[in-house]
Amino acid sequence: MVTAKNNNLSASLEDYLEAIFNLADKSSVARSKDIAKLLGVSKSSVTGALQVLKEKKLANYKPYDSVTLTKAGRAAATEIVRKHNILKSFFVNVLGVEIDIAQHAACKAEHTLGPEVIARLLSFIEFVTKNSEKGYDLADRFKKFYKNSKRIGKKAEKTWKTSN
Amino acid sequence: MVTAKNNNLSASLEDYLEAIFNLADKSSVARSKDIAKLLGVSKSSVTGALQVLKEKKLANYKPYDSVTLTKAGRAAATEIVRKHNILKSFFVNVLGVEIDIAQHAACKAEHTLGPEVIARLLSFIEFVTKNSEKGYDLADRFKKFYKNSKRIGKKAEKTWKTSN
DNA sequence: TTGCAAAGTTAGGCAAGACTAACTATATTT
DNA sequence: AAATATAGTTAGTCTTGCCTAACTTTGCAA
Repeated sequence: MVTAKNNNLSASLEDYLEAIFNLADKSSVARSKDIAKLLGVSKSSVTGALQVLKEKKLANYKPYDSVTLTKAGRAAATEIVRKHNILKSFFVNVLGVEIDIAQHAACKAEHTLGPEVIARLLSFIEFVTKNSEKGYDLADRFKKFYKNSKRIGKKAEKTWKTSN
Repeated sequence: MVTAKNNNLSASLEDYLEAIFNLADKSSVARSKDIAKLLGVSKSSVTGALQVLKEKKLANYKPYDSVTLTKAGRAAATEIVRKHNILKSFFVNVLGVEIDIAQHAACKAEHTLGPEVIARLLSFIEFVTKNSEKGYDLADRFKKFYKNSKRIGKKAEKTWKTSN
């Protein structure tokens, strides 16, 4: 290997990429200000990130101009968004987590899970969906189980006389 | 609130805490060298982390002495390990991920998932286990489903004439 | 068309977390 | 007990990622 191609994006850069992708999707352009707002970050941080993304050939960035993704950037972003959605779907549709919490958790965790886990998670969601179509609604059954176990948990709390 | 108690540990510090906890569990003492090896980090990085953990009252650290955790440190570590194990268990026992990969993924993801997701994941594992006892082995069924979908995936690849 | 507000950039700084190299303390061996 | 090997620390540096404050550019309104 001569020019060690560095495909590894930091979690932070992945967030920027995803933000640009989503904004461009909605409003056809991604403005610096909106990226900053979406990520809860200062304008100057965005500028910095854009410069790095440009260096990595992932974004077409020119000062004072609106940003687009390169082909490579779009490919990377697509994969990030895909992971994000798989996780969110699992959290919401299988575990029954509240959507905002799921959104946030998915965004945090998407960086850390490798392809093996993601692939199986995706397959697992399919599996649950298929079973549901066949009349065995796993998600629903689990939701009932969860609620029930919470109820029992509360009962137990009373009995335990929690010692903290 | 007067003395804003800062319970928030960085991912990195959580890793150190977990490492110390596990080492102390196995060999009753946690030596700096072993922590370094376990986390793939230099000795001086360990020293630095130990100083921070001492400041945060999580570790009993004296230069040139072996480390133990304070009560608070042990409490924090226990919670980290708990999360780690829940995740690993889900990856291995439900998704059927290979154990080394699961171990690694769990360690990476444990920092990012909040209590809601963790609680539900734990419950979900219980649910799967209970159902398995009742004769509906979800994990096993999913494993078959996953293998099958991989097989179909391969078939499809041939047909698609992948255009990359 | 000038002139101001909003958007974007640059400069400079800070904190976390890691590294290497050089030093010090402890342990082991003879 | 002295020599040496191993473990641990300190000092100094680097990178990443964020910030604020001050500046520049752009675009819109009077």
